[in-house]
This record gives sequence, C-alpha cells and structure tokens, in this order.
Amino acid sequence: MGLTKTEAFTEQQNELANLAKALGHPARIAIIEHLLKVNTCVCGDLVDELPLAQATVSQHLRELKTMGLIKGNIEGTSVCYCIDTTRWQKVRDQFMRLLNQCCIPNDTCC
Amino acid sequence: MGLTKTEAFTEQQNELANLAKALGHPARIAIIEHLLKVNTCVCGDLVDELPLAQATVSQHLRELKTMGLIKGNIEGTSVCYCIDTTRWQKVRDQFMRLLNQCCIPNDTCC
DNA sequence: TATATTAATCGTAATATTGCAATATATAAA
DNA sequence: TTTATATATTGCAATATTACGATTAATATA
Repeated sequence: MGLTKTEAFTEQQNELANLAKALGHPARIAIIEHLLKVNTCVCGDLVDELPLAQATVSQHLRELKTMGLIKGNIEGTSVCYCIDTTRWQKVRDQFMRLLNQCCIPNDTCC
Repeated sequence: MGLTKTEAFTEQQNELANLAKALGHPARIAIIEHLLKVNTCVCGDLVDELPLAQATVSQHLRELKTMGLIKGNIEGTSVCYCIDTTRWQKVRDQFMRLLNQCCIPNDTCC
C-alpha cells in the first residue's frame, strides 16, 4: 500500500486531484504567485526568492512543469519560466466546476 | 527532511497549499463531489460509493474535516456528513484569488 | 442484557514526498 | 581551451501518505 488506487476513480477526478496535489505545497504556491506577479522570470530569481536550496526549487519547478502549469525556456545559461496561460485557464475551469457547485445550506443535517 | 518548511512561507500560502493538498487525492475529490450532489449523506453511503475499505474512507473524511471542508453529525449509530457551506465559499475565494490572476500571454519568453 | 450496526482509531506495510549535498550538463566568458 | 555560471539530476535520509485488517467505542435493537 501507500499507493493511490488511481484506477478506481474517473479520469477527471484523478486529473483534478493531481492538479490540486501540484498546488499542495507552499513553495509551489509561492512559485506560481511570483510568476503571476512578474509574468516571466529566470530560475535563479526563484531560487533567490525562496528559502530553499537550488536543488529543491528545481524539483518543485519540475513538478509544476510535469502538470503543465508552467513552461521553461532555455535562454543562454539560464532558464526562463512562466505560467502556461492557456493551460492555466483550463485548470481554473476545472477547479471552478467543483468550487462553484455550492450546495444549498442544509438544515437536514450539520 | 521530508518535512515541509512551513515557517518559511506566509500563512496564506500555507493555508492554500493545505487546502489544495486536502483536495489532492481522487477519493477526497469523489467524496466532495458526492456530497455536493446529494447535499447530505451518511458515512456508510460513502463507504459503499467508494472502492476503498471503511478505515480508509474514514481517514479521508478526517482529513477533509480537519481542513474544515466538511462537517459530520452523529445521528444514532451513523454519522451524517455534509459540506461546510460557509467555509466552502471562503475556500472557493482563496482558490479564485490565485486562479483568476491570469497573467498576460507573454511573448517575452515561453 | 446480549447482540448487531456504524464509524473511529490503532498498528503496520508499502510507497511517496521533501530537502539537500554532490555531481553532471550545458552554455557563456575569459 | 579553461573557467565561471546556471540548472538539472542523482542519491540519500527523514518524514508523510495511502491503504487495510483488527480493534474499539457507542448506540440501537432483539
């Protein structure tokens, strides 16, 4: 065990869960927030920005890249990162679909 | 290590990351989706609904409860669960604040 | 009271995540 | 070509998560 039973859930459920998981670390939230603010920045800026070792930042960047949330472009010796805007909108829509379904405040229970 | 450096990030960043983490498992997404659909249900219904053992479902429910996303009310021998609607709206707002900040599609890089 | 029924908790095994030092890789500058 | 700079990758230790059987606790029913 220790292994999520992925095959037991729908593709949409897994997708959303994986996106949520990618955002499920304060460093990755901080990276996204920074990129949203500055629009574009070089990897080294993020290493300076965050109180984590370079290797750790690189790992978080990879996770965000794997989920398609950010893109990286090589520019000489450095790598320029930014949000993948089209993807970002789709991600937003996926979260919205869940979050906007606000249930009726229920007196039945709770 | 293996321990998130929580103190290095803002409270807001940690809050959002923890919320995202709570949603970062397909079973917990499924639980939330089910509760949004039926508004209110008994724990046993969720155990039937999900392809997981009772103990596992209970554990996922506890995580959602810890983050305040759901509430549970004892009703005889069973426990009635539902979304915490006021909390849910605040959670939605926290995600929105991040997700709605869509950066300008940039030609600078990426 | 004895026995179900329901859900939480405990204990444990398997796996995943986090973080970092060390190293590798790749390009730029001297 | 050598050296510096910027990132990625590897390897590893510490901790967290996932899953489940077994047990416990609490209420209902016979």
